[in-house]
Order: sequence, then structure tokens, then C-alpha cells
Amino acid sequence: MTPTIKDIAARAGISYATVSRALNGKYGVSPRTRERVAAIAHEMGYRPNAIAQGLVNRSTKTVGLIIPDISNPFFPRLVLGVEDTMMDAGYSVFLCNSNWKLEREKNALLQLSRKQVDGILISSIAARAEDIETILPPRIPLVYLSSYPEGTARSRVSLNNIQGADLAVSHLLSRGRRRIAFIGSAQEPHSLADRLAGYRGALERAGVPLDENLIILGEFRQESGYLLIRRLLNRGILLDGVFAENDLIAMGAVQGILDSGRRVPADISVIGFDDIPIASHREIQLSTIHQPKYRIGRRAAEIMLRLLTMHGDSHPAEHAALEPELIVRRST
Amino acid sequence: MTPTIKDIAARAGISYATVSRALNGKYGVSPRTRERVAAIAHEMGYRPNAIAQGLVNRSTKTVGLIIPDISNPFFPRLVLGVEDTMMDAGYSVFLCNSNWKLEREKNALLQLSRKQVDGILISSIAARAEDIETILPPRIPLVYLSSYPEGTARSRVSLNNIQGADLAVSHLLSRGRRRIAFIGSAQEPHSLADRLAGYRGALERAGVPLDENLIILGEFRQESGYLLIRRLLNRGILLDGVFAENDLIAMGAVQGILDSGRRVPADISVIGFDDIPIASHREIQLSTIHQPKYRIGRRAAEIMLRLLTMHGDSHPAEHAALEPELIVRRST
DNA sequence: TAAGATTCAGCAAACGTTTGCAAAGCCGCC
DNA sequence: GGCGGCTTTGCAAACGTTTGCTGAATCTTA
Repeated sequence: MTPTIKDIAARAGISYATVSRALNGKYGVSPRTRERVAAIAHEMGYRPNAIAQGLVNRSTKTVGLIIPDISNPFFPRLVLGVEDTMMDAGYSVFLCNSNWKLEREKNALLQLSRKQVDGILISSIAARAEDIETILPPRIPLVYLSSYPEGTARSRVSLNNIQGADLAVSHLLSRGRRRIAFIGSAQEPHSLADRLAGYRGALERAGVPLDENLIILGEFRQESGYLLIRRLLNRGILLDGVFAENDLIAMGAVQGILDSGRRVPADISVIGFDDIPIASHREIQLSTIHQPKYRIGRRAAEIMLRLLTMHGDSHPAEHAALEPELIVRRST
Repeated sequence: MTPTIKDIAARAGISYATVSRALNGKYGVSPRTRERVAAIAHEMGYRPNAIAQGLVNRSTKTVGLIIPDISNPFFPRLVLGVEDTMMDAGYSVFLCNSNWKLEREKNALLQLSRKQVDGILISSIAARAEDIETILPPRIPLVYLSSYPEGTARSRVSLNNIQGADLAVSHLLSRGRRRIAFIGSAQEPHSLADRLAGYRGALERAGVPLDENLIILGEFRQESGYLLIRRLLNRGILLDGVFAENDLIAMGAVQGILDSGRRVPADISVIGFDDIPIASHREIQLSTIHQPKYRIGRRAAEIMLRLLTMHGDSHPAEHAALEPELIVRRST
């Protein structure tokens, strides 16, 4: 159907080995034949079969990218950063959504390993490294991006979550807030732990006592933020600030606060995390901690590329921790 | 490194052909050996090499999905719909961003065909079918989703854009608007043509004269909507309604109108298209034409799956035109 | 002009599977 | 006890490449 290297060879009256060498610029074929082969290949519309190449080269020029949910506004730019970078380097990327389920994450890992991807980038929700690293094919390059499990020795690029949370909470404190709620999600255990640590750290440093009642967990969705804050307020718990683990939750919280008849930021200041596109919208103006999503994706891809090119020779893990940035807007 | 079918055969003391048959549930293997093989395969952690399988089966259980830009809020749910559906059917999907460039779209097509994908789903910005269909491998299943070129005979699923635009403009007319601007983008020639047709149709039916000065084109970005509307207003052109080709443009237009000292919707009503997540946000409340993005993706994937299973036997193209839905919110 | 060096091309194996065909083993039956 | 038929297994080719090795042809040099 589609022409193969053998068809070209037949047409040129030479062996297909020579065609292969000619096409790949390998040493040992005369300029004359090289040219002739190129012409014929072009004329026949030849396209190398990457599957066959993958089989013999034991490299598919393909990587897998696993994220929780592409429809969550945090991920698209991250994915774009990965895709752009890998594409430029000649790699294709398989996109897999785990829907925040460890089972699906593992399943994706399995699929990808069957498909013989050269490397895997994953924004993992797993709590422990074993959860996912035991499933991996022997020595495949892996890089975590944005979120990674406890106890991994693999490369990763992420935001400094502790510092980010500290920044956020310190900002609220500087605004005179003392009763600061933490609304988070257990969906990403490791990020949660870090952001919680930053939260505690900032409070402690400021000498503000920690009230466990102010820490509540739900999901990474706007509705969740809304419900949780309302529950908190209905219980009559006093608060003057909210640090939400992400912007979606923060936005829900803002709505919940407004619906309870309180003002933002006059009565309660709210700060989120991530700086998703909508947060900067004129009518929203949510204060938040900015994550350079595209850059995280690009950086992770660059690390992957490096691991890929030094194929085999010991993978020294690389840990890139990008700097969070405080973005002050109307909600604080 | 990773165990192959031959390793299993050696361990079981049988030929690897038998192992293959046992593992694939093929006829002609005794229950005893079948069981033994399964046990050994499991114990050794065997994973079929999909590349090798792809080579002999001439099917990779892989499809390509090409979209303009995953970071545009219209696409994530569409992609999710495709991915979920294909994943469930055992397919992996390559994601490619064309960044609204025909060149990159073509390039992605080329990459995918080298990678021997079984099918291609594409939200194409190409104006003519030849632009992209001449690049395709001979008889590969292709389905357009959401946007497709002029003159294609391939399967496609999209919104009825003419009807959607008609719905939007009729809505503005029903609100007493008569000077309705159309702000669009030439980035997707075919959608543009259809939406423009719906715009003209609705005006004509209502007996409202068409003013070409009210039709302006830019890009699918918020800034573009902002700049275009401001230019229009600065020129002193009268208008009391705006139909934007997508929500991003519409949101930009709203800002532009507000910045010019006019009110929305009191002075000028604005309606968008797509119903991206942010449009429904409490502080935005943009009237728009809803597109069932996830469903479009899922439907396209289902069609793809059908084309894939009846491999070869004449591909009767399927055209699914989903119904647009008018969503009235605060901006009109 | 002969011998050695150099350039170019072909043969065949390999990558990990699937599968058509043939062979071997076993059964029952006459 | 020989034969036909069935079940189970193995052999080998094929999928489209890459590449080590070998051989042929050409060139260089004395």
C-alpha cells in the first residue's frame, strides 16, 4: 500500500540495505546513489515506518504524559509546555488522564509501557513512590512534574510548595489576618502536605496559634470550596482569612463568603494557588500564588530530553524547584 | 531486559508460537499449557510489546488527535471526551497542537502517519479539504471534530454553526437590537463562514439591513475582542449589539465596551459562542451559544471506533451535527 | 602492471510478535 | 494392529526497518 524501503530499492535496482543507509545519511554510499534514492523516495511519497524503526532501534521517539484531568484549568498550559518542547525535539506524546484515580494512573503506566514509550512524564497523585515506580519498565526515564510522590529518587520539576504556601499565608498575616482557614484537597497528598507545612510554618513564625478546626479538606473543585466554607461559617467558626489550596477552591470560597453576607476582602481575605487564567480576570481578581505552568511543562520536557539522549548511562536525577510568585489582587 | 514471549517459551519448555497462541486465547492450545503459560507470564511480569504487535498486525491501537491549542478553554473538554472514549476502547491517543497554523497541522499529520496511527481526529483550521487530505496515508480513518474544511467527504461531528449563529443573532434581535456587530476570526475559515451565514440569515429574516462595517475580524483571543470593539466604537460607528464568534472575543468586547463608558447590556448587548467554563461564572455571566464539548469529543471518538472496527470495508462518512443551545445570561 | 588500500553495495540477521502449514501424538474403530 | 481423524504443538515466514560483516569494484602507488 504505502511504499516501503524495498519498493524504493526495487525501483532503484539496488538492495534495500543501501536505501536505508542512503536515507539515513549513513557512511558508505556514493553521492550518486544517495541522490537517486532521495529522488525516488520523494517521488514515491515514502514515509519511514516508525513502528518498524522503533522495533529495531528499541526507541519509539514517543513519550507518555499522565495528568489528572486536562479539563482542570491548571493543566492545559502545562501540557502545552511539554508538547511544544517534545514536538520540537521530534517526539510525539501520548496524553493520559487519570481522573485523580490511582488505579487509572497505574493503568496508564501499563498501557504506556506496552507501547514502548521512551519516557514518561507524570503529574502523579500517588502518595508513595512505590505506588507507581514498581510498575515501570526496568530503566525507563521518568520525570514528575508539578506533583510527585513521597520518597522518590526520580527527576522532578515542581513549584516550591512550602515556600508558596508560606508566601500566601504571610501575605494574609501582613494584612492583619489572624484566623486563617486552610481549605485543601487530599487528592494530591504530597502537594497538600507541603502547602500545609507552609501554612503552619508561616503561622508559627508569626506567633499565631494554629487552630485545627480551621483546616478542612475536600476536592479540587469550585463547588467543594463553596460547600466547605459555608459549612465552616455555619458552624459559627470565626475567620478573617482563607488560604485555599488552589484557585478553583478559592473562587468557590469567595462565592460562599459573599452568599453568607460577608464581604471579600473587607471581612474575609481569600488567597488561592496556581494563578489559573480565570483568576486574573477583571471581574474575579483573585489574589494567588502564581505557578509558571508552561515553564514547568517545558522544563520537565527538557529534563526528559536530557535523560533520553544519555540513554542508559546512569540517570542522575534532577530536581528543579521553581520559585512561586505572590500575585496580589482584589481578594486580599 | 523485559521478558519476551521467547523467555516464557524457554521457561515453559515449549515453542514461542504456542505461547503467543496461549496468551491470545487462540484456538488450538490445551487448557493445561494455556494455564501454565499464563502463570509463567504473570510471574515473569510479561508485557506484550505493542510495537512488535503493531508491526505484524498492521494496527497500533493508537490514534492521533490534532487541535489548534489545548490552552484555549474550548478544547480541554473536547480532548477529554476523545481520550476517555478511546482509552476505554483500548486505544492510546497522541495529542498534537497546531497553534492555529496550517503548516503545523500538516506536520502533525505527517508525524502521525509515520507513527502508523490507526486513525486521526482533527479539529482542522484548513480551509480546503485538499489542504489536509492529500497528506494522509491512503485509506486511514479520519474524523473532523468541531471544525472541518470545505468540500470534505469525511466523517465529521460539529455543532450546527449556522443555526447557532442564527439563534444568537435572533436573540439579540428579540431584545430590540438592530445594529449588531459581528466580531470574528479568520483562524477557522469554515466555522467563520457558517457563523457569518447564520448572522446574515437572521438579520435578513428580520428585515434588518446588513452593514458591512459591522463585520470585523481578528483572532480568537480576548485582547483581540477588546481592540476590535474599541476601534469600532472610536470610529463612531453606532451599535447596540455584538455577536462574537467565541466567548473569549465576547469577553474582550464586554471589557472594551465598559471601558468606553457604555453599559452592558443596557447600551450594548453582547453574546458569545462556545460556552466555555468561565462564561458561566457568577461575575461574568456571558450569554452565549452552548457547545457540548465533551459530547462532541465522545461522539467523534465513537465514530472513529466504528470506522476502525469495520477496517477497510468502505467507509461511509457520518455527519453528526449537534444542536446548539442558547444560554441567556446577564450580558444580553 | 601488480598489489594493496579504499570506496561502495549486498547478504542476512535481528527487533518481538502473529499465523499458515505441517507434523506429531493420541484416540477409537473396524 | 493399522488407519483415519482429531487435538496439540512446532517450524518458519512475515511485518519494515537497521547494521555488522563480507565481497566486489575502483583507485593509488610503486
